[in-house]
Amino acid sequence: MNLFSDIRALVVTALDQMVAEGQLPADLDYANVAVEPPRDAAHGDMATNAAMVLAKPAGLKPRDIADALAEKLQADSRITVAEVAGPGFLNLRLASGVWMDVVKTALTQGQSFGQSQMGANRKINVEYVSANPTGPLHVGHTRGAVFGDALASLLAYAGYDVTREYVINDGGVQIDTLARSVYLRYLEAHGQDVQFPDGVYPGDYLIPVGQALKDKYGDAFLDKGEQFWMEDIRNFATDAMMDLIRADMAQLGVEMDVFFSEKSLYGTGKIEAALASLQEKGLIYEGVLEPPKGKKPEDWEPREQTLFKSTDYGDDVDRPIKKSDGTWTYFAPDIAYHYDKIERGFDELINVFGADHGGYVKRMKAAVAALSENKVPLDIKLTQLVRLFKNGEPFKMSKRAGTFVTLRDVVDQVGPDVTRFVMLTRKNDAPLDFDFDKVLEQSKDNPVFYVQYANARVCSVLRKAQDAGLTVDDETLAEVDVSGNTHDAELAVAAKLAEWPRLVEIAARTHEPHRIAFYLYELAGEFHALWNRGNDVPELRFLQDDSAASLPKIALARSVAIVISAGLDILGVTPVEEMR
RNA sequence: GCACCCGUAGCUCAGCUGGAUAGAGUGUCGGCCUCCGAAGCCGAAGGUCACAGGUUCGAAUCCUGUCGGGUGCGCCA
Repeated sequence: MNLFSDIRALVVTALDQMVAEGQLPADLDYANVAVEPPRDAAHGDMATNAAMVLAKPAGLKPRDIADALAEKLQADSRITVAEVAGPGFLNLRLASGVWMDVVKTALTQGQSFGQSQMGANRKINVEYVSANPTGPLHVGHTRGAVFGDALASLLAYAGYDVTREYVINDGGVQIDTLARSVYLRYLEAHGQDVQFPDGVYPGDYLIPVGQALKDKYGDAFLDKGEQFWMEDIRNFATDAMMDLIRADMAQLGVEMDVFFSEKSLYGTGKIEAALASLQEKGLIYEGVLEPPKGKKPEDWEPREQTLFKSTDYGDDVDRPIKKSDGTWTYFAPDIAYHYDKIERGFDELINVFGADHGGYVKRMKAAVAALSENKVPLDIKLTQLVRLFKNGEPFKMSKRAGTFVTLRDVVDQVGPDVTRFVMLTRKNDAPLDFDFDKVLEQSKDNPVFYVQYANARVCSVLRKAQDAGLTVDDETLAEVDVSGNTHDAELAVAAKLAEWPRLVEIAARTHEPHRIAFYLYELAGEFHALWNRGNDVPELRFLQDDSAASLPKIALARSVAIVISAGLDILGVTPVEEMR
C-alpha cells in the first residue's frame, strides 16, 4: 500500500469526472500531476499540483481548476479539507483514521510493508567491489562493497530479480606482479634473505601465502626461472587472494551470487565474439588518435591501432582495443564481459566503481549501448573517497608502504553494523568522513546510534507491556483500534511511516540507498519526539495505567520498529533490541 | 586543454529527479528528568542555495557561460 498513490488515483478519478462533465477538455496528460507531502506540515497532509500543471493545456486559470477539483475531492470520506493555496496548490487534509491505517497495514504486512512491484521481476545485475585479487580489501573497497550490497538489497525489495556479481581481474600483468611477490615470500619461507624491490607488493599478508606455497610445492621452485613457476604461482596466489577477499566480505556480510573470471574470456573466443558484434555494426576500425591536449606525454608518437568508435555513442574519443604489439588492451575483455552480461539476459546493468575510475564511464556506457543496441541500460555509480579520522585527526595511509587501512581493520574496531550504516550516511558521490571514535559515540549526531536507540526503545516498551500481562504480538496489535491516536505527534509518526513505500521506490529508482539511511534517521526523530512529549502529556505515553488504553499506542510504536527493521535489513544492519 | 563529479547555515551534510516561507545534525543561547530509557526532547538565533544569464505559472533542482575544489585523460589494470 502506498497512501500517496492511493490519493493520486483519487485525484485522477476526480479529474476524469470533470472531463466527463465538460469542466475540463479531454485528452489531458496527467503524467506531471503529483501528490506529495508538503514541505511545511501547516499546509496539510498532502498537496497536489494538478491545477497548475493542467492550467495551460486546458486553457483555464489554475485557481478555477483547483476550486472545482477541491469540491470533487471533498466528496470522498478520506478527505476532510481540500483548500486552494498559493498559485494553485490544492492542500489536502486527511481524516486522522486514514493516517493511522498505516499502522494496521504495517502490523499486518510486517517487513514486507513497503515492498514494491516496481521492478516487475526484471533481471538486474549489480557488479561491485571487483577489487584486483592482489591483496586484502581496504576502506575504499569497503564503501563500494556496502553501497553495492545495499543497492542490491534495495532493488530486490523493490521487486527486481537481482544478481550480485564480482568480476575477478585475474588476467592482467598485476597478477604477474603478485606472483613475483609471492615467490619472494616463498623464498623467505625457505629461510632466504630477500630484498623487496620497487614494483612488487610488500605487504605482510603475502607471508602466509609464501608459506602455504612452500607447504604445497616444497622446494620445487627454488633456483628456477619465472617461466618455470609463473603459471602455477599465478593461480595459487590468485586463489589465495580471493579466499582472503571472500573472507573480508563475509565479515561485512557481503555475499556474491557470481564471481566472474576475466581470465575465462581469454583464449575462448569470447573477446573475439564481442568484437565481431561491434565489427558487424561498423564500429571497429584502424586509426590514429590525436594526442591529449594540455598534458602531453614525453614519449607520445602517433601510431595506428584498432579502435572502437565509441564517439558514436557519446564518448569523447574513440578507444583502443589493441595495443601496438597486437595484444588486447584492458578495454577489450571488459567489452566482452559486458557482452556476456547482455547475453545472459539481464534487462538492466549497474556497475559500482571507485571515483578514480570515472574516466571509464562513458566508454563502458558506449560499449553496452552499442552491444545491446540501446536496449540494456547501464548505470555506473561512483563511490567517492573515504577520509579516515581518529580523534578528529586525519588517519594517513600509504599503499606504497603497505600500511593501508584494511576493511578488516575497520570492521574489527567498530563492527559490521556500524561500518555499514556509516558508509551509507553520505551520498555515493560525496566524500565521506569516517572517524573511528565518532561512529561509536552514543549521541544524536551519530545516526547509527540514534536509529538503533529508537528501535531499542520500542523493544523496551514491548517488554514492559508483556511484563504487565499484555499480549503484544503483531497479530493482536493489528486488530487494535488505533483511531484514537489523534495527537499531532502521533500523526506525525504515522505520516512518516506512510512515506516509507514511496521512499523505497524513489531510492530504488535513483539507485541511492543512502536515502533509506536518511529516512530512518527522520523516522527515529519523529519517534523520539513523540516519546518525549510523553513527559509533558501523560496521555501520550505508550504505557498507560489502563492497559487497554496502552494497546493503540503500542501498536504505533511497534509499527515504527517494523519499518526500522525493514530499512536496516536493506542496509544490511542488524537492529538491536537493547543498548544498556 | 578536454571530460566527469562537486559548490546549500560558522562546520558536516540532506533536499522527493521543477513546487509554496530552502531543511537536519553540530556549534552558540534559553528551557525540560518525584514522568514508559535525559544516550533524549522543545525553543531561539544563523542563508544572495558559488556567480551571471536563460527556459516557465514556479528553479537549489533543467540549459548556457564564468569562478573555485576533486578525479581522470593512447601501448596501466
